[in-house]
Amino acid sequence: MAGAYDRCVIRIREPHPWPSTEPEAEAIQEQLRSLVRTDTAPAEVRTAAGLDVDYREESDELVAAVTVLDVASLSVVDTAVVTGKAEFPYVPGLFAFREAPPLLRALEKLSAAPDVLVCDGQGLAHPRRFGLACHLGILTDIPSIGVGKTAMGRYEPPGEERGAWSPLRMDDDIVGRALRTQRGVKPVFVSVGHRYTLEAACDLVLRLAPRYRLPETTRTADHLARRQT
DNA sequence: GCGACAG
DNA sequence: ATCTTGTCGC
Repeated sequence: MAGAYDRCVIRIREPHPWPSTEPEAEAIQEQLRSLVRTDTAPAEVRTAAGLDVDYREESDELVAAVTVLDVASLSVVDTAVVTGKAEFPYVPGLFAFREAPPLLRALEKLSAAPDVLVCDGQGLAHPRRFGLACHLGILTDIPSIGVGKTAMGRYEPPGEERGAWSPLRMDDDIVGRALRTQRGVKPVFVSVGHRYTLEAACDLVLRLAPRYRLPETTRTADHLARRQT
């Protein structure tokens, strides 16, 4: 997937070959992690993109879908779908090397860059602090956050009410939050990807999830990928 | 050695 | 991710 870099919506760094082995992939994560910025969030977030990949049959056929939502109305204003084949196995910690290439190809098809990427997975809540959301944020230079359905770190259950949260920890770091988006449902796991703050990320997720556990960005992207043939 | 391990 | 029944709630 060497071409992934020159297909980005916005390219910011020197291209390098896509890895074919796990040690190579880990080295790339270690190298890129220093570029992540978590000190500021966008002043205004008008549009938010949801990204999801759906897998087909037993093969490595996949469908990558991106939906862009108007944050105020939560209506879908743009979509992109791409089909392809997985070029990297699923390895916990190396998720981005499997899903980023088709997602970048889908992002390229959007008519305009969204204000934030809401990724289906982790950002800094990652063994090397460089999950999918960080990776996509760095490659596109678009602010990004990660919203995972399961945790990679340790956490105490947050309060039962919507908006309650507790720190998500890995080793000795606070890497994200377990955030309750609806009363009586399992929390989601929010972490920063790039050019965002944890506080603003949780704020955005709550705005995107007024009714269901998962943000509308994730839900619409998931539905779009799933309804493709 | 054993369990854990985003999607 | 996916395999899967019934069940609860809107």
